[in-house]
Amino acid sequence: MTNGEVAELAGVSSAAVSRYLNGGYLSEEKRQRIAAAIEETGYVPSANARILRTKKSDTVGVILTRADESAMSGVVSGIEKYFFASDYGTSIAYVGDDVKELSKTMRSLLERQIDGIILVSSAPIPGDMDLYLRARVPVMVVGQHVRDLCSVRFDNSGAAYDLASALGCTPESRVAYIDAAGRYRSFGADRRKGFLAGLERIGLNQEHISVRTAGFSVDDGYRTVSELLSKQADFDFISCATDTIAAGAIKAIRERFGSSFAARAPRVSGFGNDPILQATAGPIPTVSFDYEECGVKAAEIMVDQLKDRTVSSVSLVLGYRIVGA
Amino acid sequence: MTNGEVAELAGVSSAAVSRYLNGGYLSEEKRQRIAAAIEETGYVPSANARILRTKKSDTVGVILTRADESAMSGVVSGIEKYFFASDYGTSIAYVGDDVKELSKTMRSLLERQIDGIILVSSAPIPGDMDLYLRARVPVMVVGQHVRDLCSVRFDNSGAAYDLASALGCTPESRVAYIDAAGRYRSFGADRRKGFLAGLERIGLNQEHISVRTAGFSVDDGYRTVSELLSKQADFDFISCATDTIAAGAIKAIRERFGSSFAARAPRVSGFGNDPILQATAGPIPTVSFDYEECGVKAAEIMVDQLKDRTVSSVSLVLGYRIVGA
DNA sequence: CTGTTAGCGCTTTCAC
DNA sequence: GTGAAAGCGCTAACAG
Repeated sequence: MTNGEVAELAGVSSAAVSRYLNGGYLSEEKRQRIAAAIEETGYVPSANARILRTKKSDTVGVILTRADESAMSGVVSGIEKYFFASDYGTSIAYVGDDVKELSKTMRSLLERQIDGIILVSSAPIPGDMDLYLRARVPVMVVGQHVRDLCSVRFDNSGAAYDLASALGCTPESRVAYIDAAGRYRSFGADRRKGFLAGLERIGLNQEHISVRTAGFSVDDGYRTVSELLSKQADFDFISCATDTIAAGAIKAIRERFGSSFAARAPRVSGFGNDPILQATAGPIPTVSFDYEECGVKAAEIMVDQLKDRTVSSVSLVLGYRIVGA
Repeated sequence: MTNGEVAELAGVSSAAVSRYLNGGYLSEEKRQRIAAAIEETGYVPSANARILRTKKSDTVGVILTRADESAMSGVVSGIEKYFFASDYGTSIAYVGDDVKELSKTMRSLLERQIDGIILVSSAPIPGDMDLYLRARVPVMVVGQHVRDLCSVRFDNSGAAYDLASALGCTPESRVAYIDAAGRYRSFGADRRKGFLAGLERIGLNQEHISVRTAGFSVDDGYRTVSELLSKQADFDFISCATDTIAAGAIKAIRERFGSSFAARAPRVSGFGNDPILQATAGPIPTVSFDYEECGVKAAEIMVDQLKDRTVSSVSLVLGYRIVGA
C-alpha cells in the first residue's frame, strides 16, 4: 500500500496525502476522506522513502554492549525518555562480547541515515573504530571518555576514593582489593587507583594491602577470594571492584568462617549497589550510580549537538552516592 | 556522497558500483578503481535507498520491555547470535513501563520495512495492539503465548510445580507463597498455580498455606514478608515468585530471626536463579531458565517463517532446571 | 562484462 | 488549498 493508492482511493493527489500525514494545508473535507482511506486500507507510510527524500531520520542510534549489561536497562530507559520527549526516535543495536562487531554495527547504523550515535560501552574501543567515531554524524560515548568526542561517564575513581575513606579503616587495618580483570578502564584501573589512593590518604600501612584480580562473574570472585583467604585470612575488609565479585567474596568468606559470620570474618564492600546483594548481604558499603540520569544526560547532550553542530564537545562526569557505610 | 559520485570518480557507471557492493559481474580492474574511490571518499551506501528499491531490509525488529529487564541481555544475545549467523540484521526498540508506547513502537518498526518482529514481553498486551499483531510481516512473541502467533516461552507453571515438589515438604509443613503483583501471567498466575498444585500433590494441608502478593522490587518483598511474619512466623518455607522478592524475604527473615538464621527461621525459595542471590543467600531452591537459548529459538523460528511464510505457527515451551534444592 | 534507464514511495517546489 | 512533476540513492532488467 502506497501514498498514491491511498490518494486515488480518497480522490485526491498524493501530495494531499503527504500533507495530511505531515500537517500541511488541507481542507477539512479532504482530511476526512484521506483519514477514511487510510483507516480502510491500513496504510503504513514508508519511512525509507521519507528518509531518502528528506535526508533526515530524526532517529538516534544507540549501541549497547554486553559488558555494560547491568547498566543497560537504566541507561536505555533514560535515553529513550529524553528522546521521546524531544520527538526523536531511537534505534538500538546490541553488541555481544565480541567487540569486533562494533564497527560492523556502527556501519549499519550509519547506512540508515541516522542523525547521531550514542555508544554505550565501558569496553576499550578497537582501533578500527577511529574512522567511525569521526563520522558525518555526531557520535558520543557513554561509560568512558574518548578524545574529541562528547561523553558521559561516572566518576569511578572519585567514588572509589570516597568509598575507601568511608570504610572506617585505621592505619593498621588489613585490606584486600579485588580488581576486575580485563582492560575496562572504569571497572578496573579507575576504581583500583581511586581506592588505593583513598587508603593512602587514611595513612593505611601499604604492607597491609593486598590486591588480587578476578573475572567478572560471581564464581570468579568466589575463586579468587577463596584462594586469597587460604593464604591470609585476617583482613578487616575485602573490597571488590563490582557487586558481582563481592557476592562471590561473601560466599567464600561464609564458607571459611561459617554462616554465622564470626566477628573475625572480613567485611566486604562492593561497587554498583545491586539491590539483591544489599538485601541479602547488607548493609555493605558500596557505590550507587544513577544510570537513568546518565542516559538522560547523554540524550540531552546529543540533542544539543543535533540542534547546533557547532557546539563544542562536552565531557560530563556524573557523581555517585556511597551507601551502606 | 552517493553511488553516482563514486562511479564518476572511478570512471564507471553507478550500476558498476552497485555490482561492486553486491557482488555482481565486474572486471578486476574496475573493482580496484571502485575500491579506491570508496576508500578515498569514505562513501557509505544508503540503506534507505536500497530498501526502498528492493523492498526488503533483511532486518528483524526486536521489541524489549522493561518488565523483562532481567532476561533482556540473555534473550537479545541469543537472538542476535542466531540472526547474525543467518545474515539478518537486528533493530532493537525499548519500551519502558508504559506499555501504551508499544503500538507506537511497533508502528515505527513497521514503517521501516522490517521483515519481521519479535516482541519480547511478559506484560499483558494492550488491545490496541491487535491490529499490529496481524501485520504484513510475521510477528512473534517471547514470554507469553498469543493466539495464532508464533511464540516462545518458559514453562513457568511446570517449573513452579516441580519446585514445590522439590522443597522437601511434608503434609504438615507450613508454607507461604509470595505472589508477584500485576497482570503478568508468567510471573503471577502461572507460577502461583503451578506451585500450589505442586503442594497439593504432596498432600500438604491446605490450611497450612498462606498466599500474599508483593510488588516487583526487593523492598516490596521485604515489606510483604515482614508484615506476614509479624502475624505468623512458623513457616517452613517462604516461596517467592521471583528472586528479587526472595531477596526481600531473606532480609525480612534475617531481621526477625537474627543474622544467625536460627533453626526455626523459615527457609526461602525463589524463581529465576539470580547468581548474586544464590551466592549470598544460597543455596536456596530456585528455578533456572536459559534466556540465551530462548533468544536463539525465537530467532530460529522467525527465520523459518521468513523463509517460508506458509509454515504453520509454532508455539514453543522451553524447560527449566531446579537448582539449590 | 558493462552502461542506460526506469522507478521504488515519498516530499516539495511551483504554478494554479 | 491543491495537483503536477521532479528527484532523493539505489538496484534490476535490458540491451549491448
